[in-house]
Amino acid sequence: MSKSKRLLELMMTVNRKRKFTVKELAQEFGVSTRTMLRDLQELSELGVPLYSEVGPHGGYQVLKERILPPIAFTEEEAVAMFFAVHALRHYSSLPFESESVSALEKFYLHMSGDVRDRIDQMKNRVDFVTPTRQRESPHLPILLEAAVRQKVLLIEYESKGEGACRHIQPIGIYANNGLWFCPAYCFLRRQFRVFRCDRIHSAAYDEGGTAPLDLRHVHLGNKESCFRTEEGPSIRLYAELSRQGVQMCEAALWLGSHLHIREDGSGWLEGPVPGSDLAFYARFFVGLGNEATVKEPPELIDSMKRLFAELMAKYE
Amino acid sequence: MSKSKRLLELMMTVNRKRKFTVKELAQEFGVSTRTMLRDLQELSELGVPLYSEVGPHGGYQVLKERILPPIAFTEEEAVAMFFAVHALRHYSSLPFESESVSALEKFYLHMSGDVRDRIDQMKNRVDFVTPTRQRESPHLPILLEAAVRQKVLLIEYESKGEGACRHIQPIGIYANNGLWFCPAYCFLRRQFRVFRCDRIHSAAYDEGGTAPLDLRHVHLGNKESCFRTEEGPSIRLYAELSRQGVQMCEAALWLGSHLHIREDGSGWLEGPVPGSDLAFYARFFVGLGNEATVKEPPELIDSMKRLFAELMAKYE
DNA sequence: ACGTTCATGACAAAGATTGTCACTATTATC
DNA sequence: GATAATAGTGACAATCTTTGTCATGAACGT
Repeated sequence: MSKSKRLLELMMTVNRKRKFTVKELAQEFGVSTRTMLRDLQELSELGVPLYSEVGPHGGYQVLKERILPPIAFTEEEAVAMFFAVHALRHYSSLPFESESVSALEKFYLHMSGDVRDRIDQMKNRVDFVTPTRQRESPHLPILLEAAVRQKVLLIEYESKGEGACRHIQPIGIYANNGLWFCPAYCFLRRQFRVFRCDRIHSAAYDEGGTAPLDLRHVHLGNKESCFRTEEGPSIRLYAELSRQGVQMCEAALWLGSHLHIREDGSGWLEGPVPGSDLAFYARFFVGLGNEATVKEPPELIDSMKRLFAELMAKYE
Repeated sequence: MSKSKRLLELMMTVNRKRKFTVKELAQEFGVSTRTMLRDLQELSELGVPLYSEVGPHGGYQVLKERILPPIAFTEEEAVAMFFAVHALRHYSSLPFESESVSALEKFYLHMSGDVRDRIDQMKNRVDFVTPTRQRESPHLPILLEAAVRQKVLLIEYESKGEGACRHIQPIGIYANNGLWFCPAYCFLRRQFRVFRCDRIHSAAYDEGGTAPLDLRHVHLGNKESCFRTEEGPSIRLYAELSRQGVQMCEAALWLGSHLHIREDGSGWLEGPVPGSDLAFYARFFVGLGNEATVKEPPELIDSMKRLFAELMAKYE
C-alpha cells in the first residue's frame, strides 16, 4: 500500500479507535513501529489532534476534535447542509453546547470558492424561520441526557403561575415553534405529561431513589400511544367552513385530518374529538367568527353561547 | 513538498477550480505534467470523480460531486449538524432538490463508530418539529433562483379562491411553521407582498419584458422596511390578560413586543397597531374569551360587539 | 493539416520510505 | 527499587517510490 493511502486510512482508523498504541497500529497496517511513529507525526502535522502518554496504560489518543474524513458531497447537498445548520441560529437555547455555530464556520471555510459564492448569494434569500422566544431553556442538556440514560430527574416546574417540585423521567425533547417541550413520565400525576422547558426552573438527577421505569421503547416517534390513554369519551364534531375559514384552519395544525376541502375552496371539519376538550373547541370556533358554522354537537353550540353571553356582559 | 501533502492540497485545488488542464496544475504545483497526471489518476482512485476530455478546450473537470476536505469537527458539532439536517425531513418541499437526505446518509456513514452510537441513542430523543403540511410547494427552486438573479416571474396565484396571473420579483423565500412564503415585489399591486408558495400554481420567467427592479440590497434580513410603508394610521391598543391569557398570547408571535408580563403571571397588551387590522384583532380577542379584557380602543370593542351580535344571531 | 490536450510506456536518477538497532525518558505496577 | 510498558529520537543502508524526460499515440476542434 502506498504511503498516501495508508495515511488516509490511518486517519479514519485513529478516529474509530479513540485510544491505541503504536505497536497495535503498526501490526494492523503491517509496518514497523518506527514507520507508524513517523506516520502519526505526519498526521499530527496535517491537523489531527493527537496526544500521547508514555508508560504502561499510556498510548495515543485523539483529542475531542475529530477529523471528518473526506466526504463527497454534491454542491446541492453542501448548500442544503449549510442552511440546515444556519437555521439553528434562531434558537436561543439548544441541547448541544451552542457549538453548532463554530461547526458552521468551519464548514463554510472549507468549502471551495464557488460553493461559497453560491451560499453567499443565497444567504439572505433562503431561511427556515423559527420564532425567537424571549425565555430561555437552560436545562435542555440534562433533560436530553436523562432521556438517553433513563434517569429520573427532580425538577422545579412553573405551573399555573406557581412553582412546584416533581419527579419526572423524560422520554426526549423537541422544539416546536421556537419553544422546547419535554414529554416525560410524571411520578406525581402517574401519567405521561408534556412539560414546557422554559418553565423548568431547575433540574437535577434525583438522589431520592425513585426507581426509573423502563422507557427505552418509548421515544418521540411513538409517544402518542402513551398519551392517548387519558382521553375521555369522544364526540362527533361537524362544522361548515367558508373559504377563509378553511385557510384559518389550515394554520391550526392540531386539526390535522379533520379538515376537508371542497373544490371551490370552502370545506368542513368532521371527526371525533375528546369530550373533555369542548371548552377549548368552543373558544376556537368563537375565534373563527363568521367563517365557521358549528352544526354538531349541540353541547359545543351551548358552550359557545355561554361564552358569548359572558363576553357580552363584560363589554356592556 | 511530500507527495501525501501534495495530494491533499491537490484535492482542494481541483475542487476550487472546477475545470483545469494538466499543464496548468503542473506549473502551479511545480511538478512535471507526467507527475501531475499520475497524481490525478491517484486522486481518481481515491474517489474524486474526475473526468477528462481531449482536444482543444478539453481538459479535466470535477463532476458535480465534490470532496469536502477533511474537517476537524468536535463530537458536539457533528451531532448538532446531524440533527440540523435531520430536521429537514419534516419539509415536504425544499428549494434544494431533496438531496439533503443523501447528504445526511453520507455524513452518518462517515462518522466514527462512537459518534454514530451517540447519534443513534439520541435519534428518537431530540427533534426540531415542523408541522408537515399536505400541500406542496413545487416552485421553490425557481423562486429562489429568481431572487438570487433578480429576475421577474410570471406566476399563477390562488387568491381568495380564484386564480390570477401576476408579475412578481421575489426577494427570497422562507419557511415558517411548515409553510413556505415568498416576499416579492408585485407589479400588479405595485407593492411588496408576501405570497404563500403552496398557492403558486405555476411559475416561469417572464418573457414579456417587464423590467426587473434593482432589489439587490433588499433581502430577508431587511425586507420589513419595504413593507412598512403600506401601514395605515396606527391606533393605541390596551388589553388586560389573565394568567392563561398571557400563555395564549405567548403562542401568538406577531404580538411580539406588545406583550408585558407581571410577576404573578398575568399581564397586558399595549402598543400601536395599524387601524386597518382592527377586524383581525377583534376576532383574535374574541377567541381569547374571558382571558382578555380589551380597554382600548373603543372601535375595537365596537367591532367585537358587532361580531358577537352576528354570531348570536347565527346560532339562535 | 495543425495545434492542443489527454494518455501511456520506458527508464534512469533522485529522493523518500522503511526496517533495524541502539538509546533515552517517563511512569504505573509489583 | 526493579521491571515492563510505552513514547520518542537518531543514524544508516537497503529498498522502494517518485520524478522528469522523452517518445508515441489518440481524440478533437479549428
